[in-house]
Amino acid sequence: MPESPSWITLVEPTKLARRQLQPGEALFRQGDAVTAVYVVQTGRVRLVRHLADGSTLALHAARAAETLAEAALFADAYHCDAVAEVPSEVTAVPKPDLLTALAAHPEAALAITRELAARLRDLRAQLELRNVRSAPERILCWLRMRADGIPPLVRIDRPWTEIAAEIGLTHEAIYRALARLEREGRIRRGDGVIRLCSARRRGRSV
Amino acid sequence: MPESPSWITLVEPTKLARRQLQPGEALFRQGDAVTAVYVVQTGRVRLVRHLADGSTLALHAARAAETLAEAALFADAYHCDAVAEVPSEVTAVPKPDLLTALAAHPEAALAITRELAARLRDLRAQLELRNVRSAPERILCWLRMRADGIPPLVRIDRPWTEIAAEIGLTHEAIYRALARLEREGRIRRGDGVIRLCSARRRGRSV
DNA sequence: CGAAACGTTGACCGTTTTCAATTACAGTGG
DNA sequence: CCACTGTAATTGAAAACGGTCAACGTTTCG
Repeated sequence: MPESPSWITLVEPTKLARRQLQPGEALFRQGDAVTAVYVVQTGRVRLVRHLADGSTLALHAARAAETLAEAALFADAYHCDAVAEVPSEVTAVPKPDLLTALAAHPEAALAITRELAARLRDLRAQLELRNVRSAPERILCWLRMRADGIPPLVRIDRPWTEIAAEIGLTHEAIYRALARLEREGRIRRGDGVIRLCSARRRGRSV
Repeated sequence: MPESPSWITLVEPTKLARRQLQPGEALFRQGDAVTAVYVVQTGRVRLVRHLADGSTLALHAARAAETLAEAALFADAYHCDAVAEVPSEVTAVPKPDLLTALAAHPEAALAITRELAARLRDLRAQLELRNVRSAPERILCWLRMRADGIPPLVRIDRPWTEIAAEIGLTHEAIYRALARLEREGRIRRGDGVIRLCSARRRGRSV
């Protein structure tokens, strides 16, 4: 689903900095002055907020191709920690450079608006998906959302384990639901591809 | 949580159009040419996509103070239906006017970027919240996220029924979880206010 | 080749959903 | 002013469902 954000190109390539993170290593800490926003290239970075009572609150887990802390662009200090969960690589986009680029080029600002609006739309759909209680139904919705062609096919290009986390189910639940959907003839599983079977003609044929 | 978007002011007030919607009435249909983006003033508007096989897919339910179809700003046609679920009122922001305003005023584009980034952050937090399986824990996280002051208080200014939907639980589950949290001394309920009790000193005192 | 991650399935248990019923209340119209 | 009606708040009981734990075959990759 996530595509690498195009607006990195708004900033001179020489200004972009790559950074490697070990598991547990922090990209920035709550309270740090904002120096940049980031794009995760590989791995996974967790955003965690520390509360007054000492407890923590998970805010997000940014995966490859996702942007990180865009809202920090308009703040002086980060409002949460960013910590790598696994070995990760991120691109740092310096805040001042990005801001001047946006101010200087109206079309650049439009590009970033477009990008954010698209992400917002996708995220809302993902949230709506969580409102589907039944595991099989939720998976079916997820599949239909990204089905393409006739018959409707979905290319599965990453481990179900990962998809499970995105959908909000354990991987066991996913496998069971998939098995059931296939048993009921609602989907058909092929190597790395799922075929959706139309709701019509789905009796207990041979 | 949602605050009315400030960027409406970017467009001349005379260009803004109010529109009343009856339950079931459509604001726009999938395939319609994009004429405007919207802000929901009151009520609730559902976004639904129609798929090739005739089925539908829920994409979002925009509530008061939420924006609607911002992504359509960069498309020729709407990609889903927008239908009022309850009597609703929306403000239509004409696409061309908004686009010219954004192109003309760099600071306007920045303002909208800021707004979208903030929404994105909130939405990601909301999604992350759904990863908390336990009803009491999820509610507790939700409360901690919006707690304020010492001791931490949360003002409840809308029916739990509504909050339940946002959190992703049935209202019954919410009430039971609240009762349990209070019984365990983790929260304290007062009229329209919840007080969070610190994790420390929480034995079975009198 | 061996370790690690992925895929798959079974059984059991705990929680949440469902369905149902009851109380409290605010607003409405007679 | 008071029945009357609809929404919100609660609580109970039973059923369904997904989580968790466990075990195992398979694939991947250094």
